[in-house]
Amino acid sequence: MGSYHHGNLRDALLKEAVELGREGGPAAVGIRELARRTGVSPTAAYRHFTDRDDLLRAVADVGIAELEEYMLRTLRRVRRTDPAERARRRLRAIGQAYVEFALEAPGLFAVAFNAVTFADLTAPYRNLTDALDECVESGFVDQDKRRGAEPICWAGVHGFVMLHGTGPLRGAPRRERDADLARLLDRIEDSLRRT
Amino acid sequence: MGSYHHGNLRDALLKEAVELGREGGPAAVGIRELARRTGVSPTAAYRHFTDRDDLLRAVADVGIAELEEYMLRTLRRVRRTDPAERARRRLRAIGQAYVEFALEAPGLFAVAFNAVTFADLTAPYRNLTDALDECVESGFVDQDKRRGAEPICWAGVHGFVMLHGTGPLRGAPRRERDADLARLLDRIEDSLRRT
DNA sequence: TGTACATCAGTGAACGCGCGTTCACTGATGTAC
DNA sequence: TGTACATCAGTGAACGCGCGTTCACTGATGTAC
Repeated sequence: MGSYHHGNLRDALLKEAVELGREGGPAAVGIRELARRTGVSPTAAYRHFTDRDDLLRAVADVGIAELEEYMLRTLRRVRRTDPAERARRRLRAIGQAYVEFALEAPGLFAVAFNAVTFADLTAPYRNLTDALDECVESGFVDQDKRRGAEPICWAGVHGFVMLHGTGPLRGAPRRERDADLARLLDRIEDSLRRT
Repeated sequence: MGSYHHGNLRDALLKEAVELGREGGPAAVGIRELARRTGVSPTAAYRHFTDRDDLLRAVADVGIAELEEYMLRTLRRVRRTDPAERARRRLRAIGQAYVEFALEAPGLFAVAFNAVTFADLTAPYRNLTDALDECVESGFVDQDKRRGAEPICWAGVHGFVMLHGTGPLRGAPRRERDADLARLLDRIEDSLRRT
């Protein structure tokens, strides 16, 4: 019998906590507000999470999983063409997915990014590494420029997210933002391209 | 007589608030803690700042001014050579300065970045624009790639700061971080370079 | 099948904390005549 | 030069708020015999 009082309270709490994070970022994820929303006493939450930090970590894990899922979905949409072109498109898809996810779910993204260590990002990071490898193998990307390329690509898209998400470029119209992103991805490709 | 009780309390408060921001970012900048540190009642602060937000804005302004100052100092160190090389070095200096400042004073940088709108960044942004123009004029940067180059450069260095500052790459040894930054600036140059 | 008991997931009240902000006030300074 | 008065920059107490966390408890469920 998996059910008692609320049924799976842990699941209900986590789901609601993710919603809180989505709405207001890390600061909005609190035990008391969570309990209120779930219709349960604050103490009840302590049966399922050791403290607020534990809760934040759990929300962050959900965020990372969702990002990974979104990346894979985007990656799957890349059509088969010649290897170099396919590699290029896959690299681009990853950047695009990262930015789109972060801008669609800024709060959740912020929770994930704040709570996280490098080790927690193995899955999404792996996508990037694989894509870059594919770019080299197919001859699209220069061997020499491959070294240390991950943090560079990452920095580019992450910075974009910061500037356009809650940062100083947050006011920019959607059209401009999209054009900006397209140019950013163009330049990233240029920077790695074999000449 | 510029002095009364504490002398220029506003200056003393602002100075201390900047210190608070430096130590703990936006969350650490609070009226009560500020008053405590300055040795004055919380109410006194309200004679000089309308509310906490006003205080944060003032701290942010100091942060921006310091960043600008640091950029100009770095820019001044660029030696005279042929125009294209000089332009390249100046562009690079700006990126380097941005990152160094942000990593040396992460709290203050965070306050500035959070409180700020695009209009407040006119001065530092102008440095970037000028440097890019110089790069085009001297033939180092491609005309076509000049369009929309500012947000791209900015995104790159800003993302770098986020990843290495409080983000998932925060643990990286200094050496690696420096090498990463050098590579990032290399790739930014490559991405804009006339081919 | 029935019963005693352990366990487990909740409740409700209370703790202490620090925060931003407001209030009525005081006492030093500057100013008009 | 002296004096009445306005102003100005402080004080200290209090407000209400929401937070994380702990405590002793209760009542439903699962389990051993």
